[in-house]
Amino acid sequence: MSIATVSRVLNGSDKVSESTRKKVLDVMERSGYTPNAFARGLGLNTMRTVGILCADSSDIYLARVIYWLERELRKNSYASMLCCTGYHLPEKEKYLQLLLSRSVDALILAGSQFIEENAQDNAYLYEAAKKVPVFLLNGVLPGSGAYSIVCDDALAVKEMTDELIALGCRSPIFLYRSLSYSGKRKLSGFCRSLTEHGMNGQERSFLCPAGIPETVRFLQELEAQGIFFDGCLASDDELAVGAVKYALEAGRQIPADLQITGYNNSLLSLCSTPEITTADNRSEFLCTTAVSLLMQVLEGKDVPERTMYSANLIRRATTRSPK
Amino acid sequence: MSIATVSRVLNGSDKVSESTRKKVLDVMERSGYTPNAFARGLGLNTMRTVGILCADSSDIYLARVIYWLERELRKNSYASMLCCTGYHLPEKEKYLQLLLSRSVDALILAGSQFIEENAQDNAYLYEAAKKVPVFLLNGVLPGSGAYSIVCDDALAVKEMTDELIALGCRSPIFLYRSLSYSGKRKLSGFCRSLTEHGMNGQERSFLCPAGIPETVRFLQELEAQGIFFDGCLASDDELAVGAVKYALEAGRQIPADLQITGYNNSLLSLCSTPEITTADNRSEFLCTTAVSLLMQVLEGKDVPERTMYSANLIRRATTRSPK
DNA sequence: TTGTAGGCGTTATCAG
DNA sequence: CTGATAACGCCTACAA
Repeated sequence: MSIATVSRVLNGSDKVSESTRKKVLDVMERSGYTPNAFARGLGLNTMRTVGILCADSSDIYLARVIYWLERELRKNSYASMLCCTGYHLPEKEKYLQLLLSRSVDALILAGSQFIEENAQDNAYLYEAAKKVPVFLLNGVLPGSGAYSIVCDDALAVKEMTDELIALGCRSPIFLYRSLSYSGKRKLSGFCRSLTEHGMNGQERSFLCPAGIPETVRFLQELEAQGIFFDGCLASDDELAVGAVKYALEAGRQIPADLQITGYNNSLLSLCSTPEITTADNRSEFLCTTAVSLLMQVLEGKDVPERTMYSANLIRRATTRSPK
Repeated sequence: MSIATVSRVLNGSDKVSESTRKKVLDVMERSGYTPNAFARGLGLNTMRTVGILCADSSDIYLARVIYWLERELRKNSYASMLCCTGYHLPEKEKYLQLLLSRSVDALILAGSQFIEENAQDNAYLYEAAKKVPVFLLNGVLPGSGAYSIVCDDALAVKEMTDELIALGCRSPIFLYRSLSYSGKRKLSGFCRSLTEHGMNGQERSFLCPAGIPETVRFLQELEAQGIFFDGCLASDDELAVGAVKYALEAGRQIPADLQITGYNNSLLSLCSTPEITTADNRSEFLCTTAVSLLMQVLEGKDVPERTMYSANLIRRATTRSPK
C-alpha cells in the first residue's frame, strides 16, 4: 500500500488489483482522507478551473450567462472562478491578470464590454490569448488568437426594424445605452433597415442615460424637441420598459400609437404591462456552445475561431400583430 | 540572485537590499515570470479562494448577492469560486464537497435554500463547518458551528402587514413560493400581524406556483373560490408583479381596491406599472458584513455566530399613502 | 543581506 | 500489479 498505489486508485488506473483497490478505498474512508488539490495542481499543472470575467454579474442578462457557463463547466468537471471587472479598462486588465496568476485553464469574457475602441487597448487580450484559450462571448477581437461566439445582433435588430415598418411604423427611433461591440452592431442593423426604407438611421438613434426614470424623461424631452416617433427599438429590455412607462404617462396607446421592442428576452420584458416584444439572444445556446468549444480546445482539437448564431424574435403585446 | 531571494522579493520581505530587489524585479519583468499559484498553494496551504454556493445565480436577488460577495472578496484579494446547486439536496451536498475538495479557504452559502426541514439533512453542513468557516446568508443552522447573517424578514413582513392594515386593508393575503428558511420567517411575520389584528394568518397564506402568468391565474382562482382580498403581500417581487397583472386584468384599482407589496427591492419592482412597494433587504450590507466577518474569522479572531439586521420598507405606488 | 536545503502531497517513470 | 523515487515550484528555517 504505497503512496503510488493510493494515487493509482484515486485516478482510477486499471493497473490495480481489485483487492488492493478495496483495501485502499477502505483506509481512505476510515481515515477521512482527502487528496490535496494543490499538490495535484502542481503535478498536473491544472486545477481544472476556468476564469469567467464579466463587467457586472448582477446585470440580468450577464447573470443568466454566468449561470449557464458555470453549469456547463461543472458538467465537464471544471470549476468557475468569477471576477467582475466593472466597465473601466484598468480594472479589466488587472482582474484578467489576477485570474491568469491563479493559473486558470482558460478565460471566458462574458459580454461585449471587453472590446475597446482603441485597438492597442486590446493588447492585453492578445497577450492573455497566448497563454490560455480565451473565449469572447458577444465580442470579436480583430485578427485572431481568441475565440468568439456572437449572436447576430445586427440581423436581429434589422429584422425587428423591418417588421415594425411593415406593421405600419413610419418613424422609428433606436435607443441604446452604450456603443459596446454589440451596441454598435445593433445600431448598424437599425441603420441598415432605415436606409433600405429611405430614412437616416443615424439621425434617429439616441444614446439614452441609464435607468428607467431617466429613460422616461429622455423620451419626454425628445417629444418636447418635436422629434416624433411611432416606434421605439431599444437595445435592451430595461430601456424598453422605460419606453413603455413613457407611453403610459404620455397617454399614448401601445401598440396603436407607439410600438416598442426590447432586447434579451429577460424577465423584465415580462414584468412590464403590456409585455414587451423582444429578441431572444439565447444565452443558453451561447454558453453551451462556448463551453463545448472550449472543451475541444483544451483537448487540443481545432475549432473555428468565429461562431455566429441568430436570435429569435419574440412577438408580444408592444407591437402590432402581423396582418 | 538565488531562488530564495526571488521568493523574498515576491513576498515583500524587508530583508532584501534595494539593489537586489531592483535586479530581481527587472529580471522578472524581462522574462515575463509569473509565480506558480499551485506550488504557492501547496506550501502555504491556501490559494486565497472562497467558495460561493447558491441555488441559482441567475435569480435576480441571488445575482446581486453574488455580485457584492465577489466584489468584497476581491477587495480582500480572495478569489471566488462559484457553484450553483439547484434546489435539490443531493446536488447541494455534492457541490459543497466539490468546493471543499478544491481546498477553498471558506464557504459562503448564499440564500435561504440551504437549511433543510429535516435536521439530519443538514449534517453535511456541520461536517463542512468543521473543516472551513461556513457562512450562511439568510439562513440559520440550529446549534452552532457555522456563522449566519440574516435579514429580519419576519419583522419586515410584520411591519408591512401592520402598515397595510393601518392603511385600510381589511382582508390581506400572503403569497409565498416556498417554505425555505426565509419563506417561513416571512410567513411567521405575516401571521403574527394577523393574529394581533384578530385574523388567522395561516388561512390567508397561500403557496403560489412559480411564474408570472401562473400567479395571475392563481389569484383569479382564489377570487373564483370566493376568497376576498384587498391586500396582497408577496414574498418576492416577481410574485408581486403577478399580483399587479392580476389586478390590471381584473379591473381592480391599485391601490384603491387592492394594495400590493413585494420583497427584495429588485429591478422587477420598478419595471411594473405602478411601481411596487417592497422591502429592501440590503444585499450590499449583507455581503459586506459577511465578508468582513469572514476575513476576521480567517485572521483567527472571534466573531459572533449570529448577526441580524433589518430591512427597509420602500413605499411606492401599490400601497396607499400614509395618512 | 543572501544562499542552501528540506518539505509540502501529488503524479509519473522505472524497476521489480 | 506494486513499490521506490524524482520531479513540480514555492516557502522557510538555518547557515554563511
